[in-house]
Formats: sequence, C-alpha cells, structure tokens
Amino acid sequence: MNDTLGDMRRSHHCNALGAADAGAQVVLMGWVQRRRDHGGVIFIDLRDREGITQVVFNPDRNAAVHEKAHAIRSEYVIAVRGVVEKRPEGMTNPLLATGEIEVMVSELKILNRAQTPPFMIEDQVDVNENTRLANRHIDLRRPSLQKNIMMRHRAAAAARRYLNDQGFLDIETPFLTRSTPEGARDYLVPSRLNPGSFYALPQSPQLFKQLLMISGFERYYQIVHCFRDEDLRADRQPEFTQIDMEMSFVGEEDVMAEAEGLIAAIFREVGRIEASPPFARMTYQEAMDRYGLDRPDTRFGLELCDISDIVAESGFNVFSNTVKKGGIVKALNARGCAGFTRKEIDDFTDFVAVYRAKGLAWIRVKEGEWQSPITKFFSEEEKQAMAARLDMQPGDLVFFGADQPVIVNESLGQLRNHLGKKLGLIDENAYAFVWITDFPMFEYDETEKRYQALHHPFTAPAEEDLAKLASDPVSMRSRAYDLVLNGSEIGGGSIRIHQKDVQVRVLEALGMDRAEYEEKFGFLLSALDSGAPPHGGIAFGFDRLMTILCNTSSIREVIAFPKTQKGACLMTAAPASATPAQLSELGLKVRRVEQS
RNA sequence: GGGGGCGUAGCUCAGUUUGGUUAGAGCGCCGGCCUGUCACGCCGGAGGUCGCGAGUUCGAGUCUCGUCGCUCCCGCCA
Repeated sequence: MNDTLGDMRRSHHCNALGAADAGAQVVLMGWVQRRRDHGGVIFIDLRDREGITQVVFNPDRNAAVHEKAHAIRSEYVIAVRGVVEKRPEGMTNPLLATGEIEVMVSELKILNRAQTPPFMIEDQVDVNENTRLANRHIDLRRPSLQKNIMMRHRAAAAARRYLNDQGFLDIETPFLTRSTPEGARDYLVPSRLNPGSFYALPQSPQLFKQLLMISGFERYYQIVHCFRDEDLRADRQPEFTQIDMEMSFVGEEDVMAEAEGLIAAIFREVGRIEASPPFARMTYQEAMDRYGLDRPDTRFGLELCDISDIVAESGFNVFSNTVKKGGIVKALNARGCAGFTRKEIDDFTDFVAVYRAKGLAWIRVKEGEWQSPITKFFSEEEKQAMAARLDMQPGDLVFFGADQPVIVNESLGQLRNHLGKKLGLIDENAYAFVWITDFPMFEYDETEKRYQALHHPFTAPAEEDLAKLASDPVSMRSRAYDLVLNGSEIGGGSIRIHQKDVQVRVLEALGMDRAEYEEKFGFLLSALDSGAPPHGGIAFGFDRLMTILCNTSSIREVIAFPKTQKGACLMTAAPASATPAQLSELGLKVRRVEQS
C-alpha cells in the first residue's frame, strides 16, 4: 500500500493544465481533497500547493486502477499518471482553474495514507484556534494560509532583492547576546559554561547594526527574528520578524527615501496596490493634536479639536477644573450622528472608559437647540465659540473628553477609530501611509520618577535642541521617524547618536551614572570613540506589514507556527519544564512548581 | 496584574435563562447502493469524561465556588 515513487516523477502542478494540454501524458502528485465515488466512475480532487485538478478513475478504461482507487480517502498522498482529456460537453467546472479538463488515470500510487483530518481543509469552516494550532501542519494546508505564507515569501524576496540592488549587505548578528536595560523585558538564556550568567535574546539587533556601521560596512540589512517577553496581542508575538536596516553618512531624508523604495518594491511584488512615494508627513505634535494617536489612521476625517481655551472659564466645572489643573478638553464632531440612541452613547462611554477616561460628555445638535445634559452650564458666548470651531450643524453629535492630555488623546483617538469603523468611513481598499516625525526625545515616567527615551537611548536629538538637554529635556525633539499605514505602526527608526560625548549626556539624562553606563554600554561608547560615522536606520515589523497585505486581522495568520496569547506552542507543548539534570548543569533551581 | 467573551460528538453549533425520561442537529466518519460528479445522491450505522475539580440538591450540561485552556482588550510592549 505504501508505494514508493518508482519511476513516477511529477510533470505538472495541479493548477497547470488546461484545454490546450488535451492528449498529454502527465504525472500529478498531491493530496486528496475530496473523493466522489459513483459506484462506477470515481472522481478525485487532487490538491497541491498550486491548485486542484480533477482526476478520474473509470472502470471501463482501466479496471485494475479503478479497483485500487476504492481505498483512497481524504488527505491520502497519491501519485497518478494519466492522459489529460477535455471534459465532456456540459461537464466543465468554471469555478476551477483547471475546470476545462480532467486527468484519466492509468496508473495510481498511494504514497501514504492519512488519518481523517480533525477539520476540513477549506477556508470557509471556522475552527477553534486551539484545534488549529494543535494541528498546525494540517491548518497550514488550508488555501488561505497557503496563500498568506507564500505571499510572505514573495514579500521577503522582494525586500532582499531591493536592498541587495541598493548596495545593502545582509549580515547576521547574534541571538545569544547581552541583556540591555530600558525597553522590553528580555528573554534570558542560562549559560552552562558560566553558571549564574545569562544571555538575552535580542529585542532587536540595534547595537550590533550600529557597530557594523562603525566597522565600515556602510549599508546593512537583515530579515531577522526579535524577541520581547511582554504580554501578547492580536498584533504581537513574543518572537517576531523585522526587516532591519542601517546606513552610514545619511540623514533622515536618506533613510526615509530608501524605506519608501523598499515598501514600494514589496507592494509592487505582492500586487496589492501601488504604494507611491513620497509618503505624507506629519509631525508627532500634529498627529496628537488632530488624531490623538501617534499612529493616525488617515483614511478618514473625524478629527479631534482642542477647545480648552473656550471652556477654561466655563460654568461646567468638569471642563474648567480640568483646564485649571493642566488638563485639556478636546471634542470630536460625529457628523450626522445625532440619531444615536442613549444606549449607543452609553456604549461609547464604556468604550473610552477602557482607556481610563472618566466620562464622555456629548451634545446632540438639533435644529435651533442643543440636546445635552451639559448645555445649561455654558454661556451663549461659549456655545457660539464651540459651534464655530467645531462647525456644529443640526444632526451632529459632538463628544467631549476632559482630562490629562495623554488620557484625552488616547481615549478620543481610539473613539475616533471606533467611530470610523462603525460609521463605515474607512475605505478598506485604501492604503494610507504617513511618516510621523519630530518625536519628543524623552518622556517623564511618573512611576519611576525619571526621564525615559521615547524611542530608544541611541536616538540622536535634534541638533538645535541639544542645548536643552540639561535644562528642559521634555521639550527636546529627536531625529526619529515612524512609518504608519492605515493606523498601524509598521516601522520606525532614527538617526543615531554617533558622538560619544552626546551619548554620554543622553545616558546621564536618563538617570545613569558613569559606573552604570560604563558597565552597560562601555563597548558602545568605546566604539563611538573609535571613528563612528554619522548613521541611522529603520526597522519594519514584517509580520504586521504582512497582516495588512494579507488583509487579515491576526498576526497569527501570517506566521507559520505562531504562539498563543500565553506564549505557548500548542503543537510542541513548549514551553516545558526542564529535567533536574538540565537544571543542575545550568546551576539553576526552580523555586516552585505548581499544577501537576 | 486587571476586565470581557468562549469551552457540549472529529468539526461547527443548539440545549443552560426556568435543574427532571435515553443530551440533539448539520457537516465529517464507517458500511451498503449508485458510471459524469465537482458541497454528488439515496439508505443504514457508529460516535459524548457536556474543559477539569469540588459543592448545593432526591436529581446538575443547566445553580455555586475554584481551576485550566483559547481569545479580545487595559496595564506592559524604549
């Protein structure tokens, strides 16, 4: 039963044959998608990665082979030799690329049997993700996943081709490296040869690619795995892939131009849509002002509007007190939404509460009057100013957020995206790119009572802001840039610090003393002092980019073997406990093991 | 660390609100019949630790508590 290939070798894939091939002797190999046994003639839909071809076993044409075909079941792996025949009149299948023909089988080899699959190899059945991930090798046979994974390959190939042509060198960097402070939690790997010491898996090859610039390679790239031990999301995996690049003797414009060329090359390859650089630009400040988020979805309007100045002295204490305490009041005019029910508005209040907004004020604009619990608190003057600035027309529904800027911007920005979807304002076929520039260099961390780098500590400050390092770090801008596509951050980078003294001053601003930065970044500082060229780069989240290009909602649909939200691999049951012998070799002791 | 959703046949789900006979359906699977189907058709059949564990009760898929897993989100992710 378990035939070997013998002298059979595949002549065509299962989507290759058409009417023009009629009469040809062919050999096809693949998996049995479906068997239709009519008692006499047996039809089999044979599937390989390229498509499906119907093969036919006819007792009148070859009784022995027809007999053998009775044993075939779903997902058996078979090889067939036969003649391509045009299907009889009226028997063609227009839904199949190969629907004009079929292969009349003269020789059958059953290469392997298969258990009945736990779910059907079809796109339309939606299966529990548990079951899918536990049987990922079967899940991956489904056409949609095959398509995603193959598109991912083509995108990666296009990226490599483009970067190779632009003079970038593909250079590998280590996975077993050193834990760096700041940023995400590291995955640690114990060192057997140095008990008690640990490697860290890289969050990104950041410092290595800078060192490669200092070494004189001038242009580097790598499609590389990165690791971050943080909680997962629909768009976040513990290990993920970056298209990472770095260039010497460049400024922002040079990196952004190469990045645009790269993205355009990828889009051209996957044939999705033309991405035509140069992409739009927006400063961080403008993005926050107009959209509330540093990753604005610019496919639709519905922009936020600051009205703090109008309501600063108003009788509505929620607004005026917020402004007095340094907060802001922003509004969002949902055009024509006055018809929303009280229940719907309450749902929006719940929606923004998730982002720590304490409430959501609103005004329904009716002909000649405002319907709202807060209207009575405003003076005529204030109302007129609001109406003018927000262009309030009858039929509009205006939402207000009042709180500290981070909360107002985040909650109203998310509400804006939510409304954009709910109201159908988003053109699903549009690809809206925008560069976000002029990020702040630092932000103040209230819990840790110190400054933190918004991007990372190796990002160069804007040269004209360097003087503020000691006096007013929060007002400094950095030379960082993010590329945003349809409201999703797909890449980010910066011009790096290439002078030791500047790097030292930045590390000091982050609260490190000399002993600490020498211990943690001594190698970098020494390298910067050895003839470091001005350099900068960018990294793209390849999985996220593919999620958008494949038009799917989960990053797991573009990764062959993804992990669950708790970082488990349901196929291999990783992570798993280590044996006492392994632990002992590593000099480790597990403090407590629960469960059984 | 926190909040929401889900877990019943191989798969998708109904049944849970209001506890009560032997837990159902579709698909799939197995067997039989069938020579032109392509979601083939017809007939018959098998298949269940209702995620797991306690508790309440004469009686639990259904109520209570705990727990595990998957998922979405907040925090986190320079």
